[in-house]
Amino acid sequence: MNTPPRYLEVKQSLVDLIREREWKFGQAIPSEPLLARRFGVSIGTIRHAVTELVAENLLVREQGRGTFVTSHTRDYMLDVFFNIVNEDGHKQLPETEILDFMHARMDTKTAAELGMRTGSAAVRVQNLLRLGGKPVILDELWLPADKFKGITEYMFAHRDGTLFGLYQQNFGHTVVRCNESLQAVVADARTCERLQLTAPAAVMRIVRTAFTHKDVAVETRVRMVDTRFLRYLSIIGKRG
Amino acid sequence: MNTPPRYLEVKQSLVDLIREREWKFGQAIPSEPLLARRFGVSIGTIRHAVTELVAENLLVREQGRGTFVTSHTRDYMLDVFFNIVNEDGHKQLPETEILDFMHARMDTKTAAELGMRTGSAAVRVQNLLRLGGKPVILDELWLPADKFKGITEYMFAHRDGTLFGLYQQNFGHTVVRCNESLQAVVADARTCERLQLTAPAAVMRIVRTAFTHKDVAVETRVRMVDTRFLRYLSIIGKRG
DNA sequence: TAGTGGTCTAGACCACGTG
DNA sequence: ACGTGGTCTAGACCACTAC
Repeated sequence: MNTPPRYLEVKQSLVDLIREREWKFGQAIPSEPLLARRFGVSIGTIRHAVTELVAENLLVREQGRGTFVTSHTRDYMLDVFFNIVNEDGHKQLPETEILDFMHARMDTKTAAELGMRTGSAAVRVQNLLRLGGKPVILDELWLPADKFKGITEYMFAHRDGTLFGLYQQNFGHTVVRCNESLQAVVADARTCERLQLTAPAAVMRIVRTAFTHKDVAVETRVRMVDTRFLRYLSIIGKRG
Repeated sequence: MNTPPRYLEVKQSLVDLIREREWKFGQAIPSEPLLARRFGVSIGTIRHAVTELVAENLLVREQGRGTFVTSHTRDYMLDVFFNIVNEDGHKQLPETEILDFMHARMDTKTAAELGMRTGSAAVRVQNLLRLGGKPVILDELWLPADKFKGITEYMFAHRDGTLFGLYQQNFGHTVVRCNESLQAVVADARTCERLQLTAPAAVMRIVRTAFTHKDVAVETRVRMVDTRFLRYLSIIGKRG
């Protein structure tokens, strides 16, 4: 017999309870001694499980207050998934303008990114992001329709937090990981127009797919970034 | 009084012992019970400190064998700091050709990256990296001369492992973190020539600085990547 | 003051790798 | 068989937050 360690069983149970919404986003989970009694393990085992879930962005600890289910609408995570900075290395959050919102069928590449079949029903959204009034990023988002039933342009335009906050609060999808694939390309005519570039111009093309805790893809986007005055920042190593 | 936790003191002591080469790269450090006795703490405290050093890439645990000081020349870390993949998402390590090796003075930007003064003595190396025989990456490296006394082109050309392995074995600098700043640019004439591109071509320009554990910069490089058939891969979140 | 997470102990037993 | 790291216990005390 090869039984998994107790702390992994506890961890899975905690994930299930969060997914089944026994504890809601932004709420505190029970204290560590209570959880220890509930699962019949020692506090150390609870701490081991919780520590891993904190590292996986599903829980947040706050000393003296408690441990909370990650909420994308609160300050946590607000810019964790945004790696674009200005030339000084400072992060600024852009303003979003919706250019287009439509129902569509996935092309082959989009479907592959989302782990679905070509032609699956989807929602496609085009956004223009500005920093200091100047357009710098052109986004094309694809959402699988079956995971976002009832989504409307109004919800997109009138959300009060991040897009990931919208996904979490209205559809129960908590994004904990993004894969980004970057490339430098010569901007096409439409991109030049939208980002006010004069051809020939080089732009960064980012294909980015967002995953929930169970590695289910819930969004993919193709992002064109004018990097004349912006940089994509990546830090490798030293997680402590 | 605000004394730091014991495990942080232990961690700092371990770092010092590694830096002073009491334990050499690739060697095993003493077992956890031995360390516990040596520092007068319990095993749990040792484990806490070691766990953080593993996360910071300074130590590597191997169940049943021991805990080892990270070595850049062994398989560990071989590709941890290399984020470039082909279109399928598979990582291939390129072959390096040295184009130029010279002593030079740092320009302002290079000096700033390395935390030194403009005009400081440095070594500048230009490399061409090939995948499957085709030139795809053009590198310009800058090393601060005071941290690499006695470095020669021969050492560069005849090393048997990675560059970071060379830095570690010959100069005692263990790289544990890299900051990378990415930008899409139109390739200049020289880059087009070296990478066999026809203008106008877009390339990825990566400014990357490598740091040791104490946040001391030991290398910075400007890297031009032909991303027609390559991608820069970045994964955000989910460290567990 | 009461409750939370953060640190720490002094062991025990298990799973794995090596001789 | 032996030594290693991996898991786990059943508490204790400290630091921080809120009331």
